[in-house]
Amino acid sequence: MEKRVDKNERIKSIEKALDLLEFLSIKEQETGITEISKKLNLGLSTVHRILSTLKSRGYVIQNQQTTKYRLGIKLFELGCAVQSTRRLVEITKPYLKQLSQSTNETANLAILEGKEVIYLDTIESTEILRTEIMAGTRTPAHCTALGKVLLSFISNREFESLYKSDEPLSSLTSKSISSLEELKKHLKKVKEQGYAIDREEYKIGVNCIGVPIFGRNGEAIAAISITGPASRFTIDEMEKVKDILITTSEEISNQFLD
Amino acid sequence: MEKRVDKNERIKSIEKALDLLEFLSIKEQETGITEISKKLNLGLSTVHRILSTLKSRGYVIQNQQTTKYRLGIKLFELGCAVQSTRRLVEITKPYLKQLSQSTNETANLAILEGKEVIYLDTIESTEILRTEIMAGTRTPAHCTALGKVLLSFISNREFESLYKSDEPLSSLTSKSISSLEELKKHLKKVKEQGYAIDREEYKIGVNCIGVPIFGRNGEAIAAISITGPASRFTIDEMEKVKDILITTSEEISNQFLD
DNA sequence: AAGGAGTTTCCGTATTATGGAAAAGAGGGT
DNA sequence: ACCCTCTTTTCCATAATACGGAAACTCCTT
Repeated sequence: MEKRVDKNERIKSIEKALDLLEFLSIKEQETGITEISKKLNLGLSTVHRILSTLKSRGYVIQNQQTTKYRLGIKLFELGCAVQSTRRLVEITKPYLKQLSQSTNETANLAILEGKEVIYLDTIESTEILRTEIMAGTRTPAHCTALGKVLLSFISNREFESLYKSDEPLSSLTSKSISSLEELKKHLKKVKEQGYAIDREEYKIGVNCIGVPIFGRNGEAIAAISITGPASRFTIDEMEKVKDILITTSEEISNQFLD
Repeated sequence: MEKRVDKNERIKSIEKALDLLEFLSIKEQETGITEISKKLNLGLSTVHRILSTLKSRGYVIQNQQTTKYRLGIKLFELGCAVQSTRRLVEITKPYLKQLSQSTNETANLAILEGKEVIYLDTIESTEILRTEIMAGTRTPAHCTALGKVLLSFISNREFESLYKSDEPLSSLTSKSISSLEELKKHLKKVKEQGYAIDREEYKIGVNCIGVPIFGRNGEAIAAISITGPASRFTIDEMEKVKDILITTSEEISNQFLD
């Protein structure tokens, strides 16, 4: 189905440029040409030329003092322009605000990509002790409420192709689901009840409950959740919040019908 | 000073790819290869190859139904990873939240790029009638409080190089500053008082007051503002808010000293 | 002042991106 | 069901251009 793009139907210099951007994105600090050249196995002049190109367009910035490079604002702008996420965020934001306000905890919006979840938006709790997740963050799907609820609604075939049985599941905490069998059983339950709960599976001390948002043709296009410190946002609290969350998700889903 | 990157020190296929991404970003709808090919004056196969490359990396998504293209989530991710804005947003967010809460209006963070302002973050008012600006938005600097306050702190030389006297200022509303002379005079005042006010210069019915945030070496690296409907957020209200804003900005600026 | 570690520039060569055209699909209308 | 049109995809020979190596340069350190 998903036919992989033929290798020689791709432009190598563009791929190198993307490699470079992605390399800079995971680097926290500014980086010099030599280091990039070594890490990406590219010639010095090649790296220099790519960076010059990206720099002239604002995709990277060169620190005049150190001559080292980092990502530029242009990328931020482009990222904000991605329509699919924009639409989702615009529609969902008011509901997230309301959820966050009424529960006094942090509310999140995320989508599934592969075996990972990408956070699109968060409204943080105003409490001093609160959970914070940056938009754009990726986390393994199987250890978050958002991820589990999204996984539970994909087709079996899709699930199988994502999780080959030979690849072990990463365990972020001692409470993370660690076997594929366990995950499957759990997802079945999640799908039945229509929501997922994460009790310190992603991070010790953090609980979360998530529900799906459905698109026009009935498949889960995104999910919303409420996260909080396990000490305050207990299983009882999550149960209390459950119905509000489900109602909100239905209201949001209705907006995607037109 | 700013030596322009030599034209043949840039890789053309990368530039084409960037052209394409930027083209898709201003297009609201999905776009086909033929249209892109015409608009960008590139061969069909070239466009196809570039899109294949970008698609294989998640930078664009092809709608299976229509075979048309749009930007992909990967760009959103990369955009979120831009360190310079991340740092600014992380540090500023709590203050913006507080400002928004205490004034019940929308609070914004933005930076200057060229003659334009780019919004990095907003905390929206909870009022039903409120002003909303999406992060990533670009607006002409000379008609917003944020822009004016940032312009007022750049060097004269820099200002002159931005505003050639032959290019007229765009007027977004009838109240926008429309002549360079007027702008210069105004900016002088803004710099003296340390804040800028925009009374429906950007949009009729919208008022705004902004103050700068200073970096380690004393230049304005960003600005924060409070916006509201002119009917409620009157000049008197802005005056009242002024001191809180200035205090907040000083607190934020202090965080950039380390 | 000299050495070192980085960046930037230059150049000939080999790779590779290119556009044109043909092939393959995808509707739409008769 | 067929044809016709519009669009995307694939293929190919050629011209363009991205490439790496090395020299030139810059700045910092000793």
